[in-house]
Amino acid sequence: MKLKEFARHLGLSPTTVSRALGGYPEVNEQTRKRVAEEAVRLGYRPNINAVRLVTGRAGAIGVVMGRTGEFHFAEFMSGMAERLDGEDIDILVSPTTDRDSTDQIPIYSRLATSGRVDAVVVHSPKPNDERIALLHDLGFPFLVHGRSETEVPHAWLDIDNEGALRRATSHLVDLGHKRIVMINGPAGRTFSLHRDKGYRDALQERGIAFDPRLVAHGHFTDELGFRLARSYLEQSPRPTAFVAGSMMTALGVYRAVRSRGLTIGRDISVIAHDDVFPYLTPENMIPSLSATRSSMRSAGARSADLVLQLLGGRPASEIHELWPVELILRESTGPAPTEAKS
Amino acid sequence: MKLKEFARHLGLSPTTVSRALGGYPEVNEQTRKRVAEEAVRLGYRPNINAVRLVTGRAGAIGVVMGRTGEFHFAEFMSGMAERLDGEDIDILVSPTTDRDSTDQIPIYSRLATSGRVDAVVVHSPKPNDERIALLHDLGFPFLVHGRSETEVPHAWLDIDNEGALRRATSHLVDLGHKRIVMINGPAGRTFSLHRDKGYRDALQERGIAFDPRLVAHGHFTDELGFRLARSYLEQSPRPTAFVAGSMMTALGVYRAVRSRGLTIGRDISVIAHDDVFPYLTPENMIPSLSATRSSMRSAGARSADLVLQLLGGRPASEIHELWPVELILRESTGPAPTEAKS
DNA sequence: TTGAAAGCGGTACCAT
DNA sequence: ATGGTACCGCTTTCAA
Repeated sequence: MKLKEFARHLGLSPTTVSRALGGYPEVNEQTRKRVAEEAVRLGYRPNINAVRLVTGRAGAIGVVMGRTGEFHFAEFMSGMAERLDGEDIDILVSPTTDRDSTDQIPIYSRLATSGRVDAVVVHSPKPNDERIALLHDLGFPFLVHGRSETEVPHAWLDIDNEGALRRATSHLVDLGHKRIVMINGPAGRTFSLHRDKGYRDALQERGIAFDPRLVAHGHFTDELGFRLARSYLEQSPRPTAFVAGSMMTALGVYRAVRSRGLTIGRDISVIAHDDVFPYLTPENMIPSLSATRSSMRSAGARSADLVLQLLGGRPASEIHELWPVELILRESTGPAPTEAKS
Repeated sequence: MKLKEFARHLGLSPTTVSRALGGYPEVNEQTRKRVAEEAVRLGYRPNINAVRLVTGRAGAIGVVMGRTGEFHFAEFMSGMAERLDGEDIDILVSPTTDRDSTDQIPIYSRLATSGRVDAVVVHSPKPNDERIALLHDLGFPFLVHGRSETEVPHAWLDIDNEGALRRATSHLVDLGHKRIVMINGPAGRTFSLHRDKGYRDALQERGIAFDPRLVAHGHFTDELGFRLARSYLEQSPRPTAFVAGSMMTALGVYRAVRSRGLTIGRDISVIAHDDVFPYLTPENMIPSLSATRSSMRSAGARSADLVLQLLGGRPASEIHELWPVELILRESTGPAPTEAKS
């Protein structure tokens, strides 16, 4: 059913029908009501592509999904979906097999110029992220999830990774730990750098020398957590505490500790960052896992919200949101053992 | 830059330019080359929404993302993205907060009639799934990931859940296990039913009475695995083996077994279904986890491929793909203990 | 308050 | 091999 046909049914002009459905004020209330009812009854829905062509709006927000099906990503998107439910705005996932943000430039470029989306969300930026520069140059609306150090004004939403790591690390130091390993995210990403900084600052504030060998970078996998923790635990003197970048990493660390016959919360303390997944929770681990926590889903929901504001005309330079991160202490952290023997 | 303008630059008509770019055969090879080069140089790209309007194609495949950010889902989508990379076809994620497939009917209906996508993928169908009936009635192209028992002809891709569970269960029985718990997926989904059947058939073939109390249904979370396993392990006589529906479930089961002071692979055997996640692998667990395996990412990639075929004109009734599932034995399975004492 | 008609930016039919 | 032009289905001036 097309507008013209539908309008004829009603004995009205396409113009009036369009206005009635579009909520324009100049339409008679009676008329509007009748149009709305008939639209439902006859199942008339405007052709979205015609609307898009004429209005220039796409009705979708773009995200780029890399090769790795990051579990964080799904949770974030699910949060976006939650917020966008009922808004008549979709999420467009643009495929790419490229992983590095530099390689993804063409994707973002295409996305921004193709008219398929009204805005995009940029993930895990680097301090000087090419994607941000590109989108800014194109004058295309975007929101960064995470932060960068670029001069380019842009909207962003981030969590306080630095504060999170500072608190986690400080807490461990206060418990007497001196050799604290940090298994961080991929090198080069701003969030990893922020975590590095929080970790180092905490050590420095408490007069503990920073040992670069105790910091490792990599993807958030169970395997990496395991392998790294195993190898750290073989060193002498061995570390007494681990800060893990993700729940998956923590799983690996837990296993490594146990496989060495050590006890978590007594011989080895562990704190991880928890993005709050419905399927894997720190309180259920044994022993329950102390964690810095921030909901990835909420971040997704709020991001969608901010993008909507951006599209509504709010200046990007006004949209900066830094979320605090809680530190939740559970059983995996305890006083440093008086003397660690390997 | 619009077509008209671009054509003027080249001293050609919009028609010829459109044809040259669209790859139509009747264009002079020289002309085509020149057009292609200039398009790149001048950065001309056809307005996608105009193309969509005139061709009636949307250039996107739809998926509906429920409230739960299922980790499986991300992996599946990532596989789709992999296959669609370079195809100029996007994935459109339609938000919904509704979980039940019946509640999702309006979403699918909207998606199918809105012109935003050319086809949709239906996930985790029930034996008699309303979504399939709806899409068929609408004459809208779709692929089912999973199976249903409806009479309605439709394209589908599924893994052999029944065979997987039959083999897993049979193997356990052959090892002498008699009380085998199955922690299955949500009740009512075809895949859960298939797994139930595989489990029951295996028991029956080997003359072991089916005990409905040993089967539980629910979502694939670590917590559920833990809680259920804990409670089963308190029973007397207690089970000697678990079949877990997912890796997350298996994590919970592992913890529960250990928390009871029992040893996996000796006191208790465990087999789980592994969808192959980059961040959590059965071979890294301790003890390494025996598993039925099928890559969710591959399924996503192949699904995208099949949707493309469907859109290319291949009849839906021809597209049926059932993937075998491997059983990979590792250390978590062993002979049943001669006498289980609680 | 309602309607007529000019686009939005392409594609594809029909000529040439 | 190339060009003219009638749509695709809707929104939005401009006029009434």
